[in-house]
Amino acid sequence: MLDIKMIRQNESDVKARLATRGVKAELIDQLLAADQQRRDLVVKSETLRQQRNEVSEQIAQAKRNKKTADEEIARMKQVGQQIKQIEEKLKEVQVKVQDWAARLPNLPNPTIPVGPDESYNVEIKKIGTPKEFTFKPKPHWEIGEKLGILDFERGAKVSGSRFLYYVGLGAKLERAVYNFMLDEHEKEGYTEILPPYLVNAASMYGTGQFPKFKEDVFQIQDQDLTLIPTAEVPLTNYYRDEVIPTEKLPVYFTALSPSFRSEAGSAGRDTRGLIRLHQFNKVEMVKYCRPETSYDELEKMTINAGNILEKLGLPYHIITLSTGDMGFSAAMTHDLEVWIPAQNTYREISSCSNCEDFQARRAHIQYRDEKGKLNFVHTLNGSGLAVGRTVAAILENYQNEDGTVTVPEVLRPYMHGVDLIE
RNA sequence: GGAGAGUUGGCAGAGUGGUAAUGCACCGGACUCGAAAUCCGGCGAACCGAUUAACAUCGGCGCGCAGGUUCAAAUCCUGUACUCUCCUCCA
Repeated sequence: MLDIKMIRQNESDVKARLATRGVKAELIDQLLAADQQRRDLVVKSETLRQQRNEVSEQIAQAKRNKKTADEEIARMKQVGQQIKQIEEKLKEVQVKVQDWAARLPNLPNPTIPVGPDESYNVEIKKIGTPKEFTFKPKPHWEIGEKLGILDFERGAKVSGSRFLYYVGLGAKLERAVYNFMLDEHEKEGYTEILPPYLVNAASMYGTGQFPKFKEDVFQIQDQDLTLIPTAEVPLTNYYRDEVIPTEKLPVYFTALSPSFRSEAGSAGRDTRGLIRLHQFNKVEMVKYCRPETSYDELEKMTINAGNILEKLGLPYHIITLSTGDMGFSAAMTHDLEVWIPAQNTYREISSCSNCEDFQARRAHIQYRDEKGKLNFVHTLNGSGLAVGRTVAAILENYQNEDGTVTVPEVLRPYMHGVDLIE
């Protein structure tokens, strides 16, 4: 959520920067007009309330002195009606202002590339070289099905498309991967969390999924519960409506959780394999920090995610998302994309974002500065990493011509010494 | 799922219709070489608005949340969330 006062005071700058994210200037105009209307109504109602408070005091006095105050009471009855009318209108306007403001995305950091879509993203670093195969590399779903470790057919039977079973060494590989990730993050100072997987609407609002992106998630019917689309939601809402003791900052959290996404609007894309599922495991990183350190923290987080890929021996590159490709709450996002041989391209496996105070303002997450003044923290989140996609990358990058898959060195301890899936 | 109790400032804790006691903590001052103790004064979150360059001042709001009754609600009514205890159920 952007600060309305800030928008008011920096109208043209806000318009220009949000325009790079596809927000029309008229929307801002509408918002500010409604806000002006709101403030006018506030003045009106508060003036009347003040009057009522004063007269009520007189009435109380009169009663104490056993005098009548019928005339005042009658007058205040009138005033009460007026207040009621004005405040009904005020409430309407307030809801409108709130709703519009809640649908504005974060201001992009001025240094990121400006452009309408992903073609404007900029590669900032490339690590590892894609392996030259002496044979035609197979897609991971073929490898997995042949080895009997991924079962998409039964996933479809039991649940539907975009669901699967991991079987035997497949399940073990998945578990090895996320245990490895959690251990690595713990070494970097992240506290391991096991969060709830169902959250209420206030939490979804806090991180920015609601109100705008309700169609992307699974909600429980007739209950205020939503299956988390990412552990970012429970991790970032952990401190919702709280003041974090300053000495605790920065806070580093990591968690493994399933992520549930409806994938509405992605029909026909990545219909096979582990790339796009309704349920997938992800190890998430979340940070809360002081505003002045958030960009350093973003760099560190991106490195933390990258280190996992490096240790797994998977080639990847880091890109900075353009204004048009960035998520709603982010001010700056670095994506890590891993090499997928069968597609001969890099695919997103992590997304690390600095949301600055955008989520903190929505979720009321604060700290006290040196002067004791309350201030919003900055929040960051990043995948470290998407587990299913990591498994896909391992299967493809470590496949052998005979259909077996070599287990990356660092995972062998987690696989009870298994070094080859056959 | 059933029954009961609770939710008030950073903490503790009064207040059952007249506009939030008190204590601790905190801030300032006095005393002191300094500190403690003591005394005096101040301060009760956050939020919104008006005026302001800002500090500040004034006002609104504010007793878990949302409604209602009333000239006036922490207090009465309705709904609801959460916490605790007991029962039931269950892993």
